[in-house]
Amino acid sequence: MSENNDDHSSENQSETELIQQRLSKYKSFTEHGINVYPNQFKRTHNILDVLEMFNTNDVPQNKVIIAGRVMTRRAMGKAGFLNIKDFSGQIQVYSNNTLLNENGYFVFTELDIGDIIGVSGETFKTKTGEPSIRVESITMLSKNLYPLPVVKEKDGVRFDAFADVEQRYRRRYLDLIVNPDVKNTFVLRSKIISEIRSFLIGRGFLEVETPMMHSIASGAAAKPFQTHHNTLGMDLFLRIAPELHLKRLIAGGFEKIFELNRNFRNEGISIKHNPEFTMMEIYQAYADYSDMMTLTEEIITHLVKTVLKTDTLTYGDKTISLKTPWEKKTYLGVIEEKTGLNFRPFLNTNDPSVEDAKKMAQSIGVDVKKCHTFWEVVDEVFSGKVEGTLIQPVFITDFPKAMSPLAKSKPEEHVLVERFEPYINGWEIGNAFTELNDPFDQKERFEQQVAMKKAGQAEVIEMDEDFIDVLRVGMPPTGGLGIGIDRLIMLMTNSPSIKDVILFPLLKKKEN
RNA sequence: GAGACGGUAGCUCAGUCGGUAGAGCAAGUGCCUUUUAAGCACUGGGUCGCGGGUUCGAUUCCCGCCCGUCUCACCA
Repeated sequence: MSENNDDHSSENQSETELIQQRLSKYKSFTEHGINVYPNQFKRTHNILDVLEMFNTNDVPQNKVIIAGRVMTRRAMGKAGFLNIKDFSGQIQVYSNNTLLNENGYFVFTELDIGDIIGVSGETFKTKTGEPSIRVESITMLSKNLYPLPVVKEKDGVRFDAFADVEQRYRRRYLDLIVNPDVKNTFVLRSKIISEIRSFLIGRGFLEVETPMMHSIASGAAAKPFQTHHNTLGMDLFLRIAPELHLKRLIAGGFEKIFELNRNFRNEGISIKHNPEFTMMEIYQAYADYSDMMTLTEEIITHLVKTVLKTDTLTYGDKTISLKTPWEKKTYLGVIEEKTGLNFRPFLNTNDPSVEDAKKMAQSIGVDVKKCHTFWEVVDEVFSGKVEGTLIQPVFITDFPKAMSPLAKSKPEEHVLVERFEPYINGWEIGNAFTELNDPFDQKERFEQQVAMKKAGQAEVIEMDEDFIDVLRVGMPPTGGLGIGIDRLIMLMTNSPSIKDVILFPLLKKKEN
């Protein structure tokens, strides 16, 4: 598409017939002195405005100027109908050879589906009662050279949908033009995110931005993407979590902050995982995990109420009630409830035996071949047998300390921490704790992580010495909460795959 | 990373028990001035994902590869 050739109508001999035809139309417009890529076009209304005129007046006769993409054409002799779509909606327009001047009529007859045009005319209703515009002038705004997938619809049934999933993701712009549900999902996504921001800002939280590039990839247990800064000669990682930087800000005197932005994890892609995903983390000084629990309920019920106008979610064939208060169950308690396995007696054992845990897990058919530590086995039981059953909202609380290196111990039971994860629809949609602010304890926990890595555990939370220094300076008692925004949006938009809520999900580069 | 399934016209799909392919929509031409999946008639459009092998002949059978979907693994 970038030859030094002024004759764009013959750019590429190998183009298909359809594209050749469009190019020759482009040429013929140009020969008629029509600029098909003008700089400017002023609308008086968007299409929804025009449609609303028909609500207040049965047959309005208003002069309007609208613009949009031609979605369908129905030509009859020297007259015809088009459907034009802008962001707000779609409307039918009518014209003929007497309404239009010579150039206008030429454009009208030569138009293609996919062209972007501006039209002006008067609103009216056709014989069949369809709100329409009688067009007196047409302006070409952008010529469609690569044909759109054509989707037609009758009585709510869609014909020849643009359904190839791979093409939909690779060419999302076509997906958005042609599949209205896709556009709606991303409009909802935007509303959800802006509602989260205004909710938190209304509660006195400050939105902050911390680095995406870290010299130590810590704050979570995950594989990072690596990159390199040339002038500094320094390897860097894309962040896997903003946690440790946000706590630095709490130590610095910020008391209510949040960050809503991307994390990057160099791991498998699945229906629930994209390598870059949107995470929100909230930190509040002088609060603890029970405050975060209340906040979680408030945020999510508020979102569902304001954006979806309901307190009940439908996901696939499941119905989820968000009525508060949500249930609370302890981690080990819910494991026992769902599997009959009681791991509590091991809490007070200094070095519980992996083999004991494996025997228990295997007794209920959990595959634990890859587990290296006692608590990995327990977590395998949880994720294999418990998670998927947590459909209605529930807070899973009081995780074992060994699994939670950044959370503060419970004062009355040091082997457990003040931590919870909210589950909805069988998905972990967040993670929260009373933040560990004791530098001695934090250092030990990091060291345990390092030891676990040596023992063979694949992913641990990396040691960050500088963060220990932060805690030595002193961080107030703090509650922290993370919410996985993509999964929340999947839930709220009834989307089966994370790719349906990310505009441009990561796909392999297509060679040919 | 493993398995199952898929990739045929711009889109949605059919088909070829091995003899280089069809439909609808879209496109082109003609007719048609209130249609709406507009209609009628005619026409064009395909390296059947890519590369090998078997065969007189492969889009079809075999092998490898690429891309995707799903499941599993990984990912608290």
